[in-house]
Amino acid sequence: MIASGRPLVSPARASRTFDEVIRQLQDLIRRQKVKIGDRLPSERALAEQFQVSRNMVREALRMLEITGMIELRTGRYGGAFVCTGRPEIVTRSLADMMHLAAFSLADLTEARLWLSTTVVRVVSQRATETDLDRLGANVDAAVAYAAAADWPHVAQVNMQFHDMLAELTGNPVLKIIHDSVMGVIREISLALGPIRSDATVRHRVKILEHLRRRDADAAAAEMAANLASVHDFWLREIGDRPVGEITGAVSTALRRDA
Amino acid sequence: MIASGRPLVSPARASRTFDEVIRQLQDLIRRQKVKIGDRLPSERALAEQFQVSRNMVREALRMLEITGMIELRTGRYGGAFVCTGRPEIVTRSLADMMHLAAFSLADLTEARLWLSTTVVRVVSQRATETDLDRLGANVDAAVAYAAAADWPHVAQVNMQFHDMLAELTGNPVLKIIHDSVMGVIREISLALGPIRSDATVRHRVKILEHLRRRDADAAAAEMAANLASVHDFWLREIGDRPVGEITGAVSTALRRDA
DNA sequence: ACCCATCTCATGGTTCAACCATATAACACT
DNA sequence: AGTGTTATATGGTTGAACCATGAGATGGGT
Repeated sequence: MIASGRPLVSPARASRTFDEVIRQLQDLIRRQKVKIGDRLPSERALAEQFQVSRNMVREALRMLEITGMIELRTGRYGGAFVCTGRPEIVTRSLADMMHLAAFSLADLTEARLWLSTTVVRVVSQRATETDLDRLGANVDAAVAYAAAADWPHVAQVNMQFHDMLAELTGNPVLKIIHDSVMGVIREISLALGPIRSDATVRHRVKILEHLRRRDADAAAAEMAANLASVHDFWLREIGDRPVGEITGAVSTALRRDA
Repeated sequence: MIASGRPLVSPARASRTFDEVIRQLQDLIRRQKVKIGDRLPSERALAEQFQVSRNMVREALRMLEITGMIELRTGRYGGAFVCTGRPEIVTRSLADMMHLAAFSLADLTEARLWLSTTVVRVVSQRATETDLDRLGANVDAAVAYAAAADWPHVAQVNMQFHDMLAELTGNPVLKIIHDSVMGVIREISLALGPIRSDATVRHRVKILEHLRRRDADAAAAEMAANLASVHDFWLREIGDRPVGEITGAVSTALRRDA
């Protein structure tokens, strides 16, 4: 079947059999010939259709599973089901790259700052009063937890604040990007433990006030100030320890819990 | 909002044999027991050490390869080499997720506009004169191609302009995100064919002028105006058809040509 | 000494034919 | 109506075999 060459655009190594299987299956999903929730043919059926061994089909399916395009279920009536993309896949890739020293914590938090200021600017234009009330409930919870010095809950609610904000932009692409980056931020936050201070909460209150006044510049500035202080705190905590050590530790811890 | 407990990470299924192999190999790399450039033991040796079949080792190695942690080389003295993180892994994950998510062209170009304005603002602060000269060379090329009505080359050079700009931010995370979104944009652009107009080129010239004056606001505004006009053009071409339909078509077309 | 062709062989790539573990629809039983 | 059992197609796993590759070793020619 793949006897002749398929030059295409910079195939890198299209030489392997299962790369071709991967490509065709990806194409099926991308072109929505199979929709989200649909089941692909069984491994044995695919092997026959592609005229390759079942092992090659398995390696291809494994790749699609790892990249989050399909989910594999065992048992009769199991199989490979197309599923909606999972942001933690991208998060994982980003975290892996930090382990491999492709970029630093400073790079990450800087990008996060730009993303969050963009998000807050958009939200200041688009949020309805109802949306702002829901944000207000979140901030109130943060204030209450901070008053009780319950820092783990403060950290948790703060994460939700950012998630809600990204959701309120109404733009799914920005949401995906934001979730991916925040996933890595969350790992670091978990590894270092909650910040025992209500500084972020006080910033939150002001951000919400700016949002209610639809003052995008002020809200963005407040967000930037908040994130800068968090970044400084982390840098002091981490000192000279390599970032891989931090997130590697948390990965191991999370796996143990599972 | 998520009122329930901790989201944490998906436990996945640790039940499969090769998941354990993956975990141990990842740990080796994360803990830097094997360093970048080192070679892992051969598939056969790993199979013996882990007491599993070679197929399971292969699926584990495949996973590590896909996530960009190792590179596989054939031939004697080949093997699995730990390699530095490859940004295109994250780029592909993001692009995959965008294909799976049901988002419209409007969502994509909107996110791209925010991203590009951020990029151009950062570059206006950080670019050296040498950097700007290199950008100038790119713009000059675009002007020349436009004068010759060579629209395919104009489109190609324009893509390079955005890539260079993202590179000049000096932030690898932003570069990765930018590349991911532009990858999808590029697919759409290829599917619809080049825009036969020098409007974009004229915007380019002005953006460069603003950059040389270090006028971030003006450069961002010019960029926004440019992208808005491109977006309008595409909307007339494709209406509200889902993005997956467009990009799927171009994949197929490229394959036929090969 | 140098160059180039040839050989070597451990490595990843691929196939095949089994068997195991699992989940669920359908059925049998209470 | 509810409960337990079974049949069976699915993914998970094994082991042995063979093919294709490519960096080093070899050796002959200049």
